[in-house]
Amino acid sequence: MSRSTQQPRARRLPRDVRERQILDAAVQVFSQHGFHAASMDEVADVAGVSKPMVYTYLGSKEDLFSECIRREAKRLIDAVTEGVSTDDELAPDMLLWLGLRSFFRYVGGNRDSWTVLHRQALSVGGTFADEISEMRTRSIDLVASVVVSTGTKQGIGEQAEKSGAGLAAALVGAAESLADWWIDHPDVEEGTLASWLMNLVWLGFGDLVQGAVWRPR
Amino acid sequence: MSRSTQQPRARRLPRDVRERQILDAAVQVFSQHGFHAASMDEVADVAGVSKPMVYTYLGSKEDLFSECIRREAKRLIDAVTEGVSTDDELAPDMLLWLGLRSFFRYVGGNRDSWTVLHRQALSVGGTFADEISEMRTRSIDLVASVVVSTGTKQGIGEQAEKSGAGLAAALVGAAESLADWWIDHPDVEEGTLASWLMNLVWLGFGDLVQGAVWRPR
DNA sequence: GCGTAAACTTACTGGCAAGTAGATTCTGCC
DNA sequence: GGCAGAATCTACTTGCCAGTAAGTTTACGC
Repeated sequence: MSRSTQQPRARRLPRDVRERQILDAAVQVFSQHGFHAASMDEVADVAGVSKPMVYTYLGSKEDLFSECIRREAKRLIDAVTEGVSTDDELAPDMLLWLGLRSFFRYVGGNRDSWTVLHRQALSVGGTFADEISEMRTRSIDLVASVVVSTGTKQGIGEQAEKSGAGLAAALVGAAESLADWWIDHPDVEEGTLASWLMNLVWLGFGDLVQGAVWRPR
Repeated sequence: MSRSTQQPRARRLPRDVRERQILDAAVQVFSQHGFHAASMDEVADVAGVSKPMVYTYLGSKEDLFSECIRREAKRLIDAVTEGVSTDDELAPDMLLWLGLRSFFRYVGGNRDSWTVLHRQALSVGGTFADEISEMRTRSIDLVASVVVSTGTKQGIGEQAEKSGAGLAAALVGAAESLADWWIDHPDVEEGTLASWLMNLVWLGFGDLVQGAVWRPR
């Protein structure tokens, strides 16, 4: 681990290529050390570029982090969106299944990205928290609409609608935490994670939309 | 918010009292800014004490953070343990219900504590991650034992045992994330959160231990 | 070939925050 | 009342790191 420069230091590349390299490096460094512990020197180093380039192209440290969040959030959302888009209309459970698989597949293939989005962005707060929160809200709304639509189709949506948002938040949270857990236990397949959640959650949803409720005795 | 010193600056207190004050201040400051962005000056300031006291009593910044984690983790675990301990034997779902309520009650009454334990400790990594991870593992094992025992009692534990740990991880994760979500949406009652999770999860567990499985079609 | 703009660098400044040296002020006890 | 030691402070040093000034090299159009 004595090597510090990672990229082969290609010379005179056009701006957009360098910008991408720098962002890639930044995601990696931020995911390893977190926002505050990460140094711009290391980002520049990993990108194979000198520090003023980073500032010239991407602005301040906050700007850089913000841009990382934005780019990675978009990639994640695009991946999931693409994963659930098909020609035919899908049953809600299959929709959820596809969404979960896409999500875990993305996290598995882009662990740095997920770490930055979830673990790091949460702990910085401020402006970033808003962007993360927005992404999360979008996910929750999407899931909630699946839950509620399931209930509505069966004509018993009242119960589902009442707790729909909360259940969706819990589900999204479960998925997020399972993804975190996966970062530390990578020896599980992505489909397994998705099916754990489906089994935990779908059977629960199924009962719920049919009016079953658990109550303390 | 122009005041910086918070404690009334009582003089000549015995060491253990000061230590507690400093730890309280540290939890608050770390939860607000995170490990790296927090300054020892602010901790000292909030504790109503000068900086060398902090170093004399609690050691380096890492030592201080570590001690915060240890103390708060113990408080949380004690709270939940006490919440589920009764004289009579409880049904597994009631056990889970009581555990969830205790957990959310603690988080509700000690938001700084939870923030430090979950959001901040996760993002620092290293030694702290291990302590957190251990706390988490204990929780998961506890939950898993409830799930598996439910299945075993009904003589159909195979399915539950196979995915028990995964389901438990997902449930613990869901609870953690719901707690995080609650930090940003405090206008929900603690019992409501717990019942969302019970409804989401227990009905699912119930089906599972009776052999129902969701499969993609 | 040559000039100009874009790509890129070295080498600095300034400030903040971790950690400490050493002096000082109380308090309880003989 | 005076002294031992615990409690506490002021005022530093030190090192790191965000951000920048000012210069140097190369590609490419004409």
